[in-house]
Amino acid sequence: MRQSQLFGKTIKEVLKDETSINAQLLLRGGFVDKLMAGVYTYLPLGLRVLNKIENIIREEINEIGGQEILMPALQNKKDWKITGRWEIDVMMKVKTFFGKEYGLGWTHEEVVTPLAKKYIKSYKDFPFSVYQIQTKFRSEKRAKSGILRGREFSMKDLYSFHTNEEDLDKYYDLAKEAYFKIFERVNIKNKTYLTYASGGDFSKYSHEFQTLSSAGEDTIYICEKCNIAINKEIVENNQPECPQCQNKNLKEEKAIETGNIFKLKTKFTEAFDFKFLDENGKEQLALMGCYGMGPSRLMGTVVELFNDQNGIIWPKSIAPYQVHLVHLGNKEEAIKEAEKIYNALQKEKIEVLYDDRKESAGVKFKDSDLIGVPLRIVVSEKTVSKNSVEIKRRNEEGFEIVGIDKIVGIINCHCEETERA
RNA sequence: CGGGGCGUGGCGUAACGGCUAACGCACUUGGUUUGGGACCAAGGGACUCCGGGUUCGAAUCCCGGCGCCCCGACCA
Repeated sequence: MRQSQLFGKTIKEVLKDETSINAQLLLRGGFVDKLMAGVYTYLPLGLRVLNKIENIIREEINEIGGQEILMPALQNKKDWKITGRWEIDVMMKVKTFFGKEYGLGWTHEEVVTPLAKKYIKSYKDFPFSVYQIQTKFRSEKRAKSGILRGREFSMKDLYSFHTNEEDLDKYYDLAKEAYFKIFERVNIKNKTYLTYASGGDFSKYSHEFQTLSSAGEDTIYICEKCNIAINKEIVENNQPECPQCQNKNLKEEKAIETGNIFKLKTKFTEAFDFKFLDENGKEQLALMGCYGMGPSRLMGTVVELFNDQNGIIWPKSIAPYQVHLVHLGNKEEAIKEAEKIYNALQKEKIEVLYDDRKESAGVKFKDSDLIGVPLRIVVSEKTVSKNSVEIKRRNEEGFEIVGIDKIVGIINCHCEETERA
């Protein structure tokens, strides 16, 4: 992609109204645009990141047998009345000119449960799980922290269905593992803790995945022995205690909830009377689990975690581009060489953002740091005279001078590291 | 939803109740530059958030609304 053609612009000034790091850097870098509080447009750069995160999630959820579907965002009042959740305040409601009311989905149990009931009649069809990556709407009383808590946001929700509790438990653990694989791939695993949280009214605990960050809204207590945490919301009489080993010496931290998993059991299958016939021809209620994760929140979390004074430092796995090719100066020779390299990289299917703008070196470097692509290749009169380029990693100081013929090899090597990571 | 702060070109700001609302960045044109947010020159771009009021006169004062940010409450 030629940067001269890229839709979106970087902003030099610090934005007065945004205090959160992710909002500041994503807006300034031209990744997102704010339409109103908690509602964002994803510009080309930001959408590339979001898509990459979503694809990582897809791959890992597919791996545990989840089948991707897409349910409507616009939902009928009837089903929400059945579960008694029509009146919950996070529900956004829309009304037509003729007075008919609809809900905008903030979760999809009210759609997926009747859907499953319609197609599944026999124990032979179990277990199964379906998921979607879709836009959710929540009437947050206060949207905040950039894309970390929006009123409209991207969400992956997976729902699993089972004939018995053991099977649900097994899948629940599988989902847990899949979640950690996802965190590993977006580079936040070492800061993410499985956290015991409120189970609502139908089970003792649920589990959240909490990623340490001062931008987080949750307070958790970490047990370093068990490598798990407990959410402050379920701490009784001010005395946090590890739910696994009863250790009372826990570390208090702020964290962002980057995922949650719930054993819904029969809460919704009962409401919608979703029964199947077992081996003995007897009707039984199906059991359910649900597993949520917000790609857009994940994106915000990564920005909160990986940045410096100059901008974002994207992990390779979700960077909008792998290479930022920058040419400096206005000498014909350097431009020609940069164009040649750009074409070569494209031929190799390397994701490259090419800063072909007629801007000063300072502007280009500043923008490059702000956007935060992992590898920067500088082509200038200076490098061309030595038949080389300068390669700098965004997450390291210093750079290396590399012969032009070696570029593709180095980048391919760099990209492979991503796949291993 | 309670408390606080703030609304002036795209962004950041300025302007005593008083001339045609000023400046920097960004943008357009021409020229000079080109290794860390260059320079010169000439331009375009604003119903000062909206509505009402006070006043000879309102960006400025008053009332109401809306919006944005922060704190809190809330958060399947």
